[in-house]
Amino acid sequence: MNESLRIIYMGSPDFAVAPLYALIEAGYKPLYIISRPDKRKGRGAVLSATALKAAAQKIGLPVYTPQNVNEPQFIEDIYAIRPDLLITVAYGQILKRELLQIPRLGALNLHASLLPAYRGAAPIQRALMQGANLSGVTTMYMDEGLDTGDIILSASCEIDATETGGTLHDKLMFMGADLLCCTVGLIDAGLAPRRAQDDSLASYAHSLTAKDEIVDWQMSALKIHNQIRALNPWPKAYCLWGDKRIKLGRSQFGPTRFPGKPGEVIAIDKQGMWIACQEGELCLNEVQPQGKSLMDACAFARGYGIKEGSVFN
RNA sequence: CGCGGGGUAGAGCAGUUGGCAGCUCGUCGGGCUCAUAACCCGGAGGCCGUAGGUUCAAAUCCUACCCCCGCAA
Repeated sequence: MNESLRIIYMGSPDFAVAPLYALIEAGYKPLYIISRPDKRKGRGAVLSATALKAAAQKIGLPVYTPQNVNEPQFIEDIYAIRPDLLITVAYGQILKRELLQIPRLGALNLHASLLPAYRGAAPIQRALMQGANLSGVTTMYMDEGLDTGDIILSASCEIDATETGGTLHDKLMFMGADLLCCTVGLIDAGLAPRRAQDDSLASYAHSLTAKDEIVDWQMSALKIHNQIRALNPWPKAYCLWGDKRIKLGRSQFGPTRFPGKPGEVIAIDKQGMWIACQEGELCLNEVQPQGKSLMDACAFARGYGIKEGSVFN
């Protein structure tokens, strides 16, 4: 409706791209995009832009990539734009109060969880790792805390047993895109609700660390399965075969049928390799040895001479 | 010029003192069986990533290039 809303959109990864497109389609085209600076990434350490920056440049939107958005100079620049609305979607830096107070209609954030649960950096993966069966997206007015602001709207979705970090990411990204459009529409119309978060129900989804990727066979098969699917397709959980890192793709789990020490291969069939865990059995369907592409676990077993009785460290 | 692994049959791998291209699985045909993803017999399937070089002879040695992937950031 009102196409004259002056919007600044901030974000960085993939997750921020679909909501941007949706906003534009809904008639809320941002004036400026702000994203994190280019970083050296990947093989050969090539300098590369964030997904949002790349997408924005493609459609001709001006992009700024300040090292630190909270620099006084940058805050002045934002102020000069006189934005009505400031929107962040996985931007990756906490905004200071002075910045949040600039936009006339407020500063909002789209978050990939049902707040106040899973505040923080890795809500999607943490929810899956913990075996949650409900997730969702939330829009909120930002305050100085980490995802602690007043909630505007939220939408939930169920998580089934086959959900992975990748599928949930995509699902929430599109749900988030819709939710963000609704939210902006309501704000534009002056009808946006506002509800404080109940801090007693809050939980935090800390960023993933290298430690989160290592599989510990001393855990239950269910826990390991949740870890594997949460980190699939990225960064992927892994275990060690000798001194080689084996990334784990798809997996399934079941009750104990054969006895075995944790980490021991107890059966190999068409589905893959069944491995004994502290509790239950985990079946690896797809694995990726370091330096190789993703392959069926039975192919891996065949080519690497893995038999029943072989043990993963 | 960040570090490193790899490209051999449909899949996964072996194969460097250069000398007929192999294994497991799959696939196709046949057999056994009440039956089977089991077992037995037989077959098909390869430009050994590409181009050039050395050699009587190259998957193997030399040079350049293409492609895939792991780490680190």
